[in-house]
Amino acid sequence: MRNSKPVKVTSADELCCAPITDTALSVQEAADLAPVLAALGDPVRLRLLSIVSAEGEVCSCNLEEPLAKSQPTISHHTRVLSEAGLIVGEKRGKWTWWRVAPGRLAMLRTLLGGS
Amino acid sequence: MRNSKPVKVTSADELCCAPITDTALSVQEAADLAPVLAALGDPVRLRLLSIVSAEGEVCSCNLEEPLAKSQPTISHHTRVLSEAGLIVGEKRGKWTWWRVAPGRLAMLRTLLGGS
DNA sequence: TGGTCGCATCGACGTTTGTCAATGGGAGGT
DNA sequence: ACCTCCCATTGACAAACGTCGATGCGACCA
Repeated sequence: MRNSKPVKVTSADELCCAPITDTALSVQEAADLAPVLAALGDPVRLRLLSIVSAEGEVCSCNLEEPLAKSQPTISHHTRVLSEAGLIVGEKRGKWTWWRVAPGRLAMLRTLLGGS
Repeated sequence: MRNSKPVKVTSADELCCAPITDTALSVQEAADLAPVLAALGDPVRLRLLSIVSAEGEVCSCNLEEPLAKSQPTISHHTRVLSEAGLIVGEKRGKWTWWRVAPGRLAMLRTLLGGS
């Protein structure tokens, strides 16, 4: 897949994870984490992720309609989400299938502290 | 406080909360939630929140130094975070004290699904 | 009353972002 | 070989964003 390539994606757990309730984030940690949360800070991407998440596995061609955006725009958003390590794409035959990346959302939950 | 005023802040629990793992978000829900996550999508604000969160209560004047930003910039970021319902400010005497808003982070954790 | 201090607001700036039409490139089918 | 389909990339443009100097406003103190 030509898409996400420079993805030095700092695998799921490579990113810090001490809840922000406990200790303040370092400049480096914040710089690493912000893009992940920023990726979730767009309504289209939020819905895209929720569709993939609820559906389990979704083809790009099945996203264009529910999101009501052009094909390049969909491609742009899947790229942002995959570079944030939130979804992973697999090219099978003619279609690209997207799934939620394991661990990443859990990492965010831990970051947000609480129980 | 002159700050957060148009805060139709959709109180902590007013926002949807079905985990995205379960069902896809509606356009409305995504539009409501995205700004909250976008508020976390900036490294300065992430550190600001983590400082307030770890410290318990912080005066604006004590943020300027660790964040290494100008006073107007700090004011801008506290405003964004408070309009997102993530922190609340109380003006006591000459200073404004910031605390994490109860419930909001928990709501996000629920949204991100999982256990 | 006048002065100082903390913070919000304004105005301006360069940068980033979301969007789409147009184009390209690879995989399948005929 | 050709054509079709899916998707990535490019280029362009308006809107939104992060930043800071300058200014304003209210609260405290002398």
